[in-house]
Amino acid sequence: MGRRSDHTRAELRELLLQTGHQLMAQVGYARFSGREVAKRAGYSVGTIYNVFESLDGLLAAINTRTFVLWSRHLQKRLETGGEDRIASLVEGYFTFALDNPQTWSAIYEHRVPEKDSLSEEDLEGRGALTLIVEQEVRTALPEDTGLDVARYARSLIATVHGHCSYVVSGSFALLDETDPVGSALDRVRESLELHQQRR
Amino acid sequence: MGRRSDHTRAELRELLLQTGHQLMAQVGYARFSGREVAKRAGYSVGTIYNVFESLDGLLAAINTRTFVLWSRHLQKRLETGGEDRIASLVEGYFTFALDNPQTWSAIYEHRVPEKDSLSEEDLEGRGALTLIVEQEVRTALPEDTGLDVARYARSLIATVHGHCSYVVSGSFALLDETDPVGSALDRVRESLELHQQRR
DNA sequence: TAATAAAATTAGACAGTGTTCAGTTTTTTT
DNA sequence: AAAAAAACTGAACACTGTCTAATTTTATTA
Repeated sequence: MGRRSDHTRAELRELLLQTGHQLMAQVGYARFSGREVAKRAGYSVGTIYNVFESLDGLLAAINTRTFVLWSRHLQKRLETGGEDRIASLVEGYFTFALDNPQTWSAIYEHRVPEKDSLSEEDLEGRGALTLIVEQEVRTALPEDTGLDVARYARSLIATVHGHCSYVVSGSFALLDETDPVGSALDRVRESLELHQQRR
Repeated sequence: MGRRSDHTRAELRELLLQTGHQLMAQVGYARFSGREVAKRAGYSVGTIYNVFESLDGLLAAINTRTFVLWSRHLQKRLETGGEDRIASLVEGYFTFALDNPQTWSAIYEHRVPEKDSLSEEDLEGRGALTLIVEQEVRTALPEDTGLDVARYARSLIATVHGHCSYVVSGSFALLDETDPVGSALDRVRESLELHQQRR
């Protein structure tokens, strides 16, 4: 078979991305296969290399999609959650990871070969989550704080991330942790309270 | 070739483990290959399956070895470091990860299939690090603290781990973080100070 | 000590994988 | 209508993990 016109370039990209994301959710990063994605999409392997530059490109796009879904999840939690918006964020961080362990883990299992190989689109999609947190942290702090809020927000994200990754990977559960979300929230609160008082 | 007697069972196990750990340090988890380990050790692939039950078994043993080296590194930092033993731990956590990015990352990239598939030996080697931290945290706190120190120590480990994993994976550097060790230490200190005052 | 059982080791088969590329078909441009 | 460009396939290549039959050596038994 030669050239086809079943889908436009954009449609084909979306088809492969959607199929790939679905496969990732089903089998996880370790058993993910580009050939399988192509087969399910009804195309040949080479098409992936045509649409995305490499398999890493497809993987990066899949993970960016996960990031976007994650950001939306946080936004929704903020909207429907209670007054404690910081708690909404921390809980939202965990619930998304626990509800989507395969796609969430894939974000951190896929090591991008070169640092600057992420497209501008990928970077933007991934940065959204940080921005959401930064906004809420800024609101939670006094206006005249001398803190680099962006940097501080990232540190709080890292704090929560550490707790979350232990849970999803199972090494925290191995030690019978009962309430990792609570622990993470405790650490975040302790820090925030200190910085709310200092002025 | 049939049965050989070049090495005892223990020697062979050590040989494969050493060779495997070396390969992991060189090429990282993604390009690690059991066949390559066997070749370098001068044995055939099947031998791995004979000595270790599966490739996962070898990988688990390799990662346990990394854990042990990591614990020793922390111990040394505690002995040669200054008075601030908490700072020694945090810095030691980072320096080991940054000096051994491949083997350190492999710990978290290798997902063990079944939760309870780690041998007793593996579990013990991996638990040492937690115990070291727990001991120091206990010393840093007042004696009559109502805290579950073991659990609290794990939470602080998770806090540092979050910062560290972002740095090693590169997603933190992507955002131009200048001093992740400092940030991690700040979060730990904030929490500890609070729990030192409360009584 | 001789015969038998058990253990260790290898080579090869199997079904996968990512990546590349010549060849074919369709669309676009000239 | 002819030429150029783009899209798509299928097969080849060199790998991978896992398993098994066959072979050789060691250990056990008679």
